[in-house]
Amino acid sequence: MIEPFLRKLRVRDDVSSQEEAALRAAVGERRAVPAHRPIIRAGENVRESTLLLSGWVARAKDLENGERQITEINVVGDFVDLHSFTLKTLDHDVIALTNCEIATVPHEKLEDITVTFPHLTRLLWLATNMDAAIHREWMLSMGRRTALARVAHIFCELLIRLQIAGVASEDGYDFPLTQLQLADCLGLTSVHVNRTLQELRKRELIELRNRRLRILDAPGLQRVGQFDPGYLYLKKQPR
Amino acid sequence: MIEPFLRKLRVRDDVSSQEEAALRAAVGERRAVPAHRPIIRAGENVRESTLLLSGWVARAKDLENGERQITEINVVGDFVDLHSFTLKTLDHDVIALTNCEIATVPHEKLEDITVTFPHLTRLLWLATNMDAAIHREWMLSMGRRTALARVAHIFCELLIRLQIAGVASEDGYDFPLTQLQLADCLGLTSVHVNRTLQELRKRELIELRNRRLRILDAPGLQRVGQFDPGYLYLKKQPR
DNA sequence: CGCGGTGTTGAGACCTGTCAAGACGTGTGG
DNA sequence: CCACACGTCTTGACAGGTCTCAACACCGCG
Repeated sequence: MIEPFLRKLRVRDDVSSQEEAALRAAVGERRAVPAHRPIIRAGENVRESTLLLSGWVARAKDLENGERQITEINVVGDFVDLHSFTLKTLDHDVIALTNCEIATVPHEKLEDITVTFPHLTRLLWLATNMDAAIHREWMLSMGRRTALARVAHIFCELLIRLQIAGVASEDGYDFPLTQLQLADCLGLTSVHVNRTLQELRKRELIELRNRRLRILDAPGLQRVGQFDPGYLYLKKQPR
Repeated sequence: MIEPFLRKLRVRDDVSSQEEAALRAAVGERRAVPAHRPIIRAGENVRESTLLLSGWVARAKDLENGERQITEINVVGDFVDLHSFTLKTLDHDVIALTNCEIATVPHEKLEDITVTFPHLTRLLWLATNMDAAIHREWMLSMGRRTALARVAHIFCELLIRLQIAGVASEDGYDFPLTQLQLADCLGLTSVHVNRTLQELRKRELIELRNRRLRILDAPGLQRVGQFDPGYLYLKKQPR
């Protein structure tokens, strides 16, 4: 059940068998969540962290006028709210974008880990810091990249993250987001995302239909998206 | 020396005297850094984390074409790179915006803390998670707020953060950033920031001259900036 | 078969960017 | 003390990327 999460950690550092066992022991039962259901609401008390076992989840912030910004996409193997362990309450909603399966870890168990497993604690800390690194890269996109580059960039990011999770092929992956959801990730409107996708298709960089993305020209897409994977921290080293 | 950082923690949770002593013991000597000097370069190996004792610092990401996005402003009492403890290398530069004083904490000492002081570890983890919360709010600004709201919002945020650090008065603070630096925080151009500042002045919300910001109408500024301090986690509770 | 959500297209508006020039202020050197 | 240089702030005219509004097409599903 926690294999995708372990794989994600093990790209960045070794995880001992004791640590692996401690993680396994901390995780609760598998549970289904239907699409569009909020998993966590901004401001509510959170007493457990949620690991995503399948499906796609978003961290969304809403403005009073109804505008929405998605601040991160989570996929299989991501904790959707590991940061709630220290924050105790979230500044954003966590929403299932598709049907999902999740499992939760009570915060007391995480607290036990911080007492007994300092290195594992650092790996969990690392996971939240990697989220922040993704936040920063998205800020760069929204502040300084054109619409075309933003869309190209997020497709490149997700290819790598989904490959690590083990649910992407060499050249593509299932991409279940609507154009409106994608627009909410990128700080654009769905109309403009639509036109931007057409431009990427016209340039023969991608193919996207029936919720399946195929990347036809990965180097080209990376160039257009000014994509450099450094911020994903793909190097294994002691943490 | 670490008082502003302690004050920041103690807004969110209690810090025991042993924990305080452990922190004090971990911090090295005070050192000066001149304005515009990079403190850390993206990609380089980092073996210590830097605590800001005075001055203003930015986390900046650059694009090849020279465009720059500042992803966070750090002020007195902030660690400018506590996340480097687990990341080991940064995805952004850390730049002194003004003359600064800093002190560093070797990563080995932080590692010792994770072994011996689980609760203090969680507080340090919390500090990095609060950075991420600020990242998310800035994303919301860049993705969904107008230029006017963005400028108003950042002024509101900094008022609270500087008050906690103990370097702001009731209604204002020294604001040393140039309009270009501010533009790089907000994903705007300096020309547009200039016009936006004029609009805020015309509406009698702020006064800004000689690097001093006075907030003339805090409720009005918060309204324009759609500012809600929830994301700053100002509530004290066990972490 | 009709419905609701999603994707597509067009025309026009608007916010923000670009380019360029000049004003202002402060520090430096003659 | 003046002259000058440099960074910053300000202003204007214009360009352009993205948004808004609206209509229509498409499609899976009940």
